[in-house]
Amino acid sequence: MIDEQVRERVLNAADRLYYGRGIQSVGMDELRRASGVSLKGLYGVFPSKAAIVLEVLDRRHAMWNTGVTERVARAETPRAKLLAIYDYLSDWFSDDTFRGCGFINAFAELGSISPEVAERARDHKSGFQSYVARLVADAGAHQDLAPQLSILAEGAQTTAAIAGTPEAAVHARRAAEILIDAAMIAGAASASESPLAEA
Amino acid sequence: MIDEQVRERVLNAADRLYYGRGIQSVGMDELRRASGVSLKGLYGVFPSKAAIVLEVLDRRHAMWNTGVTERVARAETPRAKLLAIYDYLSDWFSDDTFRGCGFINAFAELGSISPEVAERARDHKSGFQSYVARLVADAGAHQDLAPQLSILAEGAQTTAAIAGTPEAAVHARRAAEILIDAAMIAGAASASESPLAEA
DNA sequence: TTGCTTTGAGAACGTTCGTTCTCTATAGTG
DNA sequence: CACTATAGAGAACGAACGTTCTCAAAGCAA
Repeated sequence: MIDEQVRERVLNAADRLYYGRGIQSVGMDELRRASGVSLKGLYGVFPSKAAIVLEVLDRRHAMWNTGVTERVARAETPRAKLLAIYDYLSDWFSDDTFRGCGFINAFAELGSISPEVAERARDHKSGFQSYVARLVADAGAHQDLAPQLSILAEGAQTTAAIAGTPEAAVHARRAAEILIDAAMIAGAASASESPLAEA
Repeated sequence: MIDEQVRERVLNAADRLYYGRGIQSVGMDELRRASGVSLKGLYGVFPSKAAIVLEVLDRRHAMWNTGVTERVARAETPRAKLLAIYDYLSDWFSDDTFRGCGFINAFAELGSISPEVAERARDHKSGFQSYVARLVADAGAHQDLAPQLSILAEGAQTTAAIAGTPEAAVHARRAAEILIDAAMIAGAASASESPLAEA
């Protein structure tokens, strides 16, 4: 079997198992069974379980990015683009394999004993926050809106994960609408005020 | 040593270690060292590590409840009581032992393999949501506000934990102010409308 | 003192983990 | 056909885990 195929199979199985049951709860033997790749083949392509974990996180990061940006791209107005984030979350929460944000989970499990995992989680979250900040800037809203919307998305994920129900996404969306409207007014006000103040 | 003292020592050490480094990462031998209670004494008072974990979670739940209700009680207006939640979070995030919500962490680590841990996390979160809903009702605001404020608090916790900085609390607070103001108007409107509709 | 009970330190047990090694079967090459 | 290289299955290894056991020390009653 080609190395690329092996990598794909292993990472797919690892993502499913680690996300579904936790990283420390899934041993290499189970990963072997689930991926159909022998232990030897497995260690021929990855140097260690830790390396697999990091690659799984990197793939998840890329998946999340493409998923959310595609959904946002389908919306037309800047306001709709911001709200599209919560529609994406809503769909995700309704998937019956949903078990919260993989990065929050990995951070909770390993963040304090694996600097690499902690770094992946930080990068993932700060990347999302920057993305939201860009959308907020495009909408011409006050920049305070960006962390507020990020926090709402974050909270919706853990709330939905622990409750086991998807309705947190619609609550977050409704809150986002209110915050966006408030920040559009504030953003428009400060955008028209500050040039005048300088003039 | 009296059993009650042993319990106290063990649970204090266990809470600190499990919260700081994760549950699965802390073995019974380390708990023995940190608590100063021998393995025999430890197993004389607790039947298993799993039982210690559950008691730690129960204590943390009680601590959180008293902490937040005390802080809320010190605020005077219904609106200030709602915002006091985020002041409490702000102080907590600034504590340098802060490492996110212990229930989210425990859920991420063990939720899918320990139904008892999952149940504790669910109960903890739904208890908080009910509490917020009561405060919202006292404020006469629209009930949609309750899940919105809960989600903000939730998101602030994970955001602060992963970023390692406390400013998520003030962002959440500012968002909460906006949502509260919007829901007070809506709540007042529906409170004055629905009796009229029925009359 | 003597004898009995309790205690703590840590060895021991059985299991599981991540990782490596062995052995066998197979496939490809001459 | 023989020979070699490869790859899979699973045993083996050393470490760590949760839990129990051993044994010696210490306290206490008589």
